Amino acid sequence: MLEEPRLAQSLGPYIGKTAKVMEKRVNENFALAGYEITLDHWIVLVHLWMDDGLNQKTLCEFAGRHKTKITRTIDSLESQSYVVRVPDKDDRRNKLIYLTHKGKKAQKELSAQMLKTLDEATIGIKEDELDICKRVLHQIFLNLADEQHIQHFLFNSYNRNKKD
Amino acid sequence: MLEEPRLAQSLGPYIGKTAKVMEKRVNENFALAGYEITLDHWIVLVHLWMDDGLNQKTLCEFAGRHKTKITRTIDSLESQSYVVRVPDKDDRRNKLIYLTHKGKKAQKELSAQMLKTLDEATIGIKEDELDICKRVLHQIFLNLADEQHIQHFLFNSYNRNKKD
DNA sequence: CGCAGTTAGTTACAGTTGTAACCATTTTTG
DNA sequence: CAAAAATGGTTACAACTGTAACTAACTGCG
Repeated sequence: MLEEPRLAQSLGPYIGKTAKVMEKRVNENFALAGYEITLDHWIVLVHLWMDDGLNQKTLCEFAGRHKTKITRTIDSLESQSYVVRVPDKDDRRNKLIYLTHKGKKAQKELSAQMLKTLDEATIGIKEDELDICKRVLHQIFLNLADEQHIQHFLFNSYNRNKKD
Repeated sequence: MLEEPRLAQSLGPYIGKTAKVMEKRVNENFALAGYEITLDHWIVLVHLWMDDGLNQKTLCEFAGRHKTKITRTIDSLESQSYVVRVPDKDDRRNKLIYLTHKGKKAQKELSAQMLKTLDEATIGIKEDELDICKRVLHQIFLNLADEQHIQHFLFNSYNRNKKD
């Protein structure tokens, strides 16, 4: 009997709800700024802005999303002319994703919108508490994601941007 | 240029990924224990274990889920005989949700499975850091959810179980 | 070389979700 | 007290998602 109130307020229910309102607000802010861009689109774009010409597999790992979802996200980005798929000459299974001019140009405004959303989300939260929260979420992800899925992510994504 | 690595590791992308693996593991553990119960089912049940006979509206607020989703979740719980819908005599629009014997009996095992999942998720995370993380997530939820949606939640749900 | 096993990416399909329209009941208010 | 507005809940529909099956290309071992 006694443990249910604790469980009801535990991470299980909490993360999901919060993730959802967060995603919703991100998408709203992009839409208000005149973009047909969602959080999923943005996650792909942000990695390309840092490192153009990644293949879809790598984007899957960085984004922590399933390959079918990345396929569809890139379909959408490509149809909106933010990126193009270029078959890799060295391994023709790979499709390398390159930003178009439009894709590069959108960086400034979309990043600004993401920052704005993060500001809205973190009103009244101390910097160091936010850092702890992110570290905890990352650790949970590592604890629960299956090994295979993690490897690449661990060594490439997180270390690469450790300073955050 | 400089801010993208920070943004890529910000809460936006993080919460969603972590919420997903968390939900997946919860569902797996329920399934392994022989239950056709998902996180969404459990969230409804946990509030009923604390306070039987809530109506769907209240469950929506506590669960932070849309009313159509609650309708379907309760459809499923009812078809599995964990709960029954009882029209409210005082206001016949309301349907009060009551646990069946089966629903009450499942509490012990399902709570144990949820605890197990939380343990798996939080390996290597200090208690106080976890508390900070939960508080941050809760604050973000409050910052972003629309007023109306929050009111009830604020006064009933969170305060009710503040000690967590 | 050649065939078995992998791998990157796509497609098909079934299940889930969210929005909006809806019904029934209650509340408001003119 | 009747009509209009609001509320709890359901349903219909279109969009999205994940799983599995698929294609095309590469790798490795005989």
